[in-house]
Amino acid sequence: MTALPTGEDDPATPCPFRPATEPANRGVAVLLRMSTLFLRTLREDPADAEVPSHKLLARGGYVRRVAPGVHSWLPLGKLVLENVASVIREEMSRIGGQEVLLPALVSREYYEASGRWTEYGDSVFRVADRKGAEYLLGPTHEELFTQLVKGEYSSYKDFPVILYQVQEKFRDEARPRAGILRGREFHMKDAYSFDIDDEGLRRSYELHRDAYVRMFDRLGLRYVIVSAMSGAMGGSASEEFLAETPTGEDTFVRSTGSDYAANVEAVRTPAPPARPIEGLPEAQAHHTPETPTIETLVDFLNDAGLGRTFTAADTLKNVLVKIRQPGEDEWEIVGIGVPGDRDVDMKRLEAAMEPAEVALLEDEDFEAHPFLVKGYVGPNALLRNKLRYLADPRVVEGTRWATGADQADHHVVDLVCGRDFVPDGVIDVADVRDGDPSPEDEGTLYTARGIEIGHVFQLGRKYTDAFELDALGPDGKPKRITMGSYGIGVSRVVAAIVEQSHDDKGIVWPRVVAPADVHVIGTGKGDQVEVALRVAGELEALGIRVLVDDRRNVSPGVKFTDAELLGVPTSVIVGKGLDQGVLEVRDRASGEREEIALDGAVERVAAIVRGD
RNA sequence: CGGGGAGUAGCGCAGCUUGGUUAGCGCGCAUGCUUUGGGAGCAUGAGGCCGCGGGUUCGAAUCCCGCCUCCCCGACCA
Repeated sequence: MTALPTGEDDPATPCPFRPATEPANRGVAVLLRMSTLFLRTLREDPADAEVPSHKLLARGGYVRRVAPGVHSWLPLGKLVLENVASVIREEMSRIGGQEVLLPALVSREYYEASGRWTEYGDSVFRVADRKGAEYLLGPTHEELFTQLVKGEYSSYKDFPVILYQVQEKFRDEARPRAGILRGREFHMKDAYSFDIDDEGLRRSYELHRDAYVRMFDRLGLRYVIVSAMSGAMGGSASEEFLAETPTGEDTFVRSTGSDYAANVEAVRTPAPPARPIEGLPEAQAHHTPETPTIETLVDFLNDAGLGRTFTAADTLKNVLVKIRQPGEDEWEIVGIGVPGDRDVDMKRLEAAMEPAEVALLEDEDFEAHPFLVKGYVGPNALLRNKLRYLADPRVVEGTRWATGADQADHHVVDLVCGRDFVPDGVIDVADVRDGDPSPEDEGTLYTARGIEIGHVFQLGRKYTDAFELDALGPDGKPKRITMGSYGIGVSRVVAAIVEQSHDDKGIVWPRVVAPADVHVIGTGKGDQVEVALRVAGELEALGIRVLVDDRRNVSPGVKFTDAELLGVPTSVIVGKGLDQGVLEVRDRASGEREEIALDGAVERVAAIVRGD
């Protein structure tokens, strides 16, 4: 007698109200049968796939591309996606988050009120209804959440509150790529905290940060937490969770000496100690014809017989930029001094100047300021002409530099900081290199790559100001609410897991997110498939999620290869050993094999699934 | 938006330089027989707007012009 493969009438089937910490599809009592599953695996990589997650998710029949940056999730993919979302939901519940679902289609007025209708620019999808009224497809939902809370809550006693949703988000990315990793439509968990004061916001932020740590730990991801600069969302404290993978789009730095990790934008260069000025030679200007670049200057100085050797690091490169504060028309010219062996990192510069706009000087700017001699700019031309001059942290008192003498074809050597010039301030925007000293320990920095999978963010009052979200305090006076926002790219997490957990044969799912706990394979010319279905049904009855390969006329090699590609953590093979009453259990991650007796096999497999 | 590549069957590709029968190969799919522990064999078969539009020519997947789309590398983001 073969057990009912669906387990539908089996009283042992767990009830659908699953306990926390279980994958979403545990106990749903739907046996996944390969013979009928809507699944087609591909033998070859899709031509447009570049990164492992894209190749494997496509080949494994988890997703299919529909349009650039737009994908469909097929049955197995949907299960994985839901399992990831399920872990996230559980941890959100644990910190008191309440799930809601807001529309993705949002009318223009909300984003006008916050200023993001224009701020977001081209990266948001805009649509119009038949009457011409404008909408956008939500890229994130600070506006609607703020408005939602404003409509319901009005007393300090109502706060704090944490609301979140798991929803498709839309961004018209300039360049979608890497399959699921960076789509134009993607699944995101976005959470928002509302607090009565800064102290509350800090607490809510910590709650989310801790929840994220638990989520990503449970999801089996290797990740780092780096401090991030606030982007278009405006605000202060902010950290990013980056899943470490060579294919990641975000560069960050790590230290050889500790767990220190930071965004390139956030790296702080340690300043060397100041040195005594006494005894240093006088600054001397030299005629240095045709030396507009650092390289030509260094070569010239070394051939000039000055009695010492210069390197690019002994020169001071002065880069001129102009910045414009938001809402202003006027540009301010600012000089930035960095050691000549380094360039100004535009990303770091933009982050440092935020929210001001930054641009390099154009020819007409030089024409408008004749004292700026292109290629020969020194600190003093700027300082004398009341332009701000900001210097790299390495430019400390007592350091001496070869730099521009503010007239064509002339440089000055031994220009001493603190004696011959005093910068208006410090700016840390030079490029960061492998081997630079770590700011927090004895080690040196090196760059690594990661995928941003989560972001926690103390937003502050940008949106509550825009929508005038107040609560009446105990003193009867209105108090402006302060917000945090916390995102996780749910679909991106799926891809990040694959990036971190695969081999040359296919995906290796962590059990929490796997589409099934056990892949039962029936192969052979006898009644292996029948037995496989029976074993699968019995496992299912124990609440174990099973994928069973009950396809007939499919050779064993195909089934094994598919199983490895699909990546279910444990396989049970009902094959040639069946005549001797023996099944084989394989571990996808380690490749270990174990023979077990058919008698008691279900219990043994169940024990393995539960962690021995 | 700047730079590079590609559009031919569901998927992966050849054919194009040098125009010429019915556009081909592998995988997949269908039917039958055989096969069943590592992507099976044989046989038969279905499946094409050769990206779109125009042009040259007796004749265009192939040559010319225009357009569209997609992918990859750089500036933005979960």
